[in-house]
Amino acid sequence: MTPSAQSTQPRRSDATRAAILRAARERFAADGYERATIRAIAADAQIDPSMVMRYYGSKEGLFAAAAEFDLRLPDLTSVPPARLGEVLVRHFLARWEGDETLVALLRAASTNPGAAERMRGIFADQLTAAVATFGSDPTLTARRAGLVASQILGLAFTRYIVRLPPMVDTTPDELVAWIAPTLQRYLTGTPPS
Amino acid sequence: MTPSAQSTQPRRSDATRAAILRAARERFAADGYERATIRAIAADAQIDPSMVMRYYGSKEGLFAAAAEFDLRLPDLTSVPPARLGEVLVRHFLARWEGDETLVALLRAASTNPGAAERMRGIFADQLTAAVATFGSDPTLTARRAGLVASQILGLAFTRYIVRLPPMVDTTPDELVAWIAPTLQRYLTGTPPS
DNA sequence: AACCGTTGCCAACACCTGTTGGCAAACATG
DNA sequence: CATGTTTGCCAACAGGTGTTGGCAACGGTT
Repeated sequence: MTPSAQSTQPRRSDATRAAILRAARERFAADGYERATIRAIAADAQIDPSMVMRYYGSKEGLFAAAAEFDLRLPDLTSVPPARLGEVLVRHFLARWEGDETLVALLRAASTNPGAAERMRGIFADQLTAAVATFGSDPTLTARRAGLVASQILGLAFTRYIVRLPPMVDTTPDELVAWIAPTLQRYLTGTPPS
Repeated sequence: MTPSAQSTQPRRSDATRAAILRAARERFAADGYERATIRAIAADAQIDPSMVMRYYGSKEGLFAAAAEFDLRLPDLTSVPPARLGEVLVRHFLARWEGDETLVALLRAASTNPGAAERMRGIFADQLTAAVATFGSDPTLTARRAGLVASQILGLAFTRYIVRLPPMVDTTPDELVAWIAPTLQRYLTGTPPS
């Protein structure tokens, strides 16, 4: 190991690591877990397949590194309660349009148990935590978060994966206008009897 | 070919064909398109893998036969307009709980272009047609159908694929109570400005 | 200079994939 | 009985998969 600083010293291979990660995200997003081969990812990164193994241990390890995802949810307590739905839809759409990590995770979660587990963790932890900032009943909170996840993931699934024409052609603003009231009710609506 | 009736004569291999189809649906639903191997399907059906090829031509042909799916949507004109959402959610939940074909299609659509195309067709044709029975503007009709599909597929995705705990634990009746108003608004609500 | 850890590539392993052709038994028909 | 078709299995092919070990070139340190 380098004698001076241990962690702050940038390694020469960091560029390679980053190139692999970028290619991996692209391939996982485009093809899903099983069809995205290590050889193809390595070719995209212009590197030997064995390097992927050395730096990430295995295909699962590579995916784990490539599919790290933070929803980056804003602090919901500083949002006017009546606009929660609108803020959330807009945030998610913006968060996804420029980052293919979520698409990769979504595609992989359909067939790869580990990816599904990770997706469960993301929405159970991050989204439930954000929803829990208001409301006290944990069961109801979890249910609200689940319902929000169902509409949000359904939006992503139909727009980015299946590419249903009406969901692809509609502008983000129009989608927000339609879907915001749904999330608003899931978040703050009174539970049905 | 048999000299007598051409199509009505039941062939001796029909049982085998059906066994293959049943095993294929199970495997495709459980593992997705790429991880469901012909060898595994044949083993489940207790026959030789080559038989699958003879009867269905290829893996894609087998999937095409196994993933034939009819939403069986009821005639929406005979439903009280105010209860459209409730009827639809209840119908979809009931339609899926006992038939794994939709789950197979859902899993496969994430990674297989052909499956995605089929899913597009199902929701574009069957659902849009049902929605089109009321309302005349074709663009608006398509958009309403797309929005309904996004919530419906999001429900299926979170409940049957990712298995988000709150979406799995909630009873169908409670899900209907929460989600019906959403579909109701997507179907009959006035479009946002 | 000599030394040693790092970075990279090549070749290969063991395994699994969809798919094919041939051959034997079962069956139906003349 | 003889004939042709159907049903089934076995063995194999050609290609792709994740993964591994060894070996050459580079880089900084002493």
